[in-house]
Amino acid sequence: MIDGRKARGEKKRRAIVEATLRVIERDGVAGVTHRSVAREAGVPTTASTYYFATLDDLLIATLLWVAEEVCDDMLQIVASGGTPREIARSLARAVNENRARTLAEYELYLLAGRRPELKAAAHRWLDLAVETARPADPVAFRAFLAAVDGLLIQGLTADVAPNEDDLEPIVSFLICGRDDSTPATREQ
Amino acid sequence: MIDGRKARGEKKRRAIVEATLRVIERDGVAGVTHRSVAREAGVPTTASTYYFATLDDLLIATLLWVAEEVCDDMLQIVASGGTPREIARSLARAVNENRARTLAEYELYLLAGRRPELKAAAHRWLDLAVETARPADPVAFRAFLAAVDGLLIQGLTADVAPNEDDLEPIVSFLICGRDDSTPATREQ
DNA sequence: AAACTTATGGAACAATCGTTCAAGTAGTTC
DNA sequence: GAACTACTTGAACGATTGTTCCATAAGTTT
Repeated sequence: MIDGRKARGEKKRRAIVEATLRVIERDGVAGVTHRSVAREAGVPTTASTYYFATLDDLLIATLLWVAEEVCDDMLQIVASGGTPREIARSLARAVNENRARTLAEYELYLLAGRRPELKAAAHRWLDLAVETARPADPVAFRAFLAAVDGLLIQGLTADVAPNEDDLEPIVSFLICGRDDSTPATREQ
Repeated sequence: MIDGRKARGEKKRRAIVEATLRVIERDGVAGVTHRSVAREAGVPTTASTYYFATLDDLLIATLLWVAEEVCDDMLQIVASGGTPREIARSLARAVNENRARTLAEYELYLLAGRRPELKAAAHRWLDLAVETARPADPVAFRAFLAAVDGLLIQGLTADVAPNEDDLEPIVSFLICGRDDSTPATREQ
């Protein structure tokens, strides 16, 4: 029979990872300690050390989980049409309503820069995007994917975060080629 | 007369900031402590606390300094022609020879996401780029600038970092429009 | 040379950290 | 129910941390 203890253990492990993400959203990766995470999860400190032998293991597990979620989100955007407007809306949400979450994602993203074993997970969404979109022009698509990262990171550090309307023309340009936005005003 | 003490003080202050950047390159922002920085700079710990009342001040000073350097580098690339090939070469250098430095820059970059007072410095290179390039198509230029950030961050976390030849077609597409690379093979 | 400002650096503080340990509970297998 | 395994948790360890303090040195001004 299935060991009910292990099942509950997995649940707790997952709860600790989710608490870690909340801590990163609030205080950044720098704020992650066994104690702060355990407090956030409402478990004793030793619960964190039991499931994650080292602090690094905890951060790694969090990155792996977040990377999966990013992939899911990405696929959902593609599934919902993938029009420039849809994409611009998602990006705008990422740097406004979901700002803290996106910031956390990028802090974890950079972690992969220093741990080779995390690179595959961090880049999974890129591979998945290529697989799913099957772009006619791979070069243009790579440029688009790069711009997505850039728009997000620049949006996070902007004085005022861009909204859907700010982003739409740029996304549109990247997908449809030449800038055909603002059709109301004529070239002067 | 000029106070020679203050002059030497400024020099030491600068040396500590430079040491901080080296620590970040080696161990990440997480590795920055008054002690580690002082050790790197070859000064007593209290020298770091004397010039920077708090650790945060030290990181802020480091970001401000790095941001200036990024602007200088960017202007130099523009000045050296700003052709797709030149730009691709600079990007390739950033994720290969200068990998550690670029990683450090992005860790500091993200810091601005949590400190509003740093946003202006972090975005200065963007404003400067627009000022300098005076692009005919601002939307396309914004897309290009976003892609630069994305290419770098993706290059830093890639399994094997892209080289000049990998990046050139993408940069070319972003600047010249439609993909006109690989002219040797015909569309099948 | 006296009065001042600035820089220097060793010692020490309380706080927090990662991690270990050991004793205990509860669920599973036989 | 005995043996085994998985989880739980408080207490504690040594190490490191940011920061303060203070006595001193060195440079500047008057």
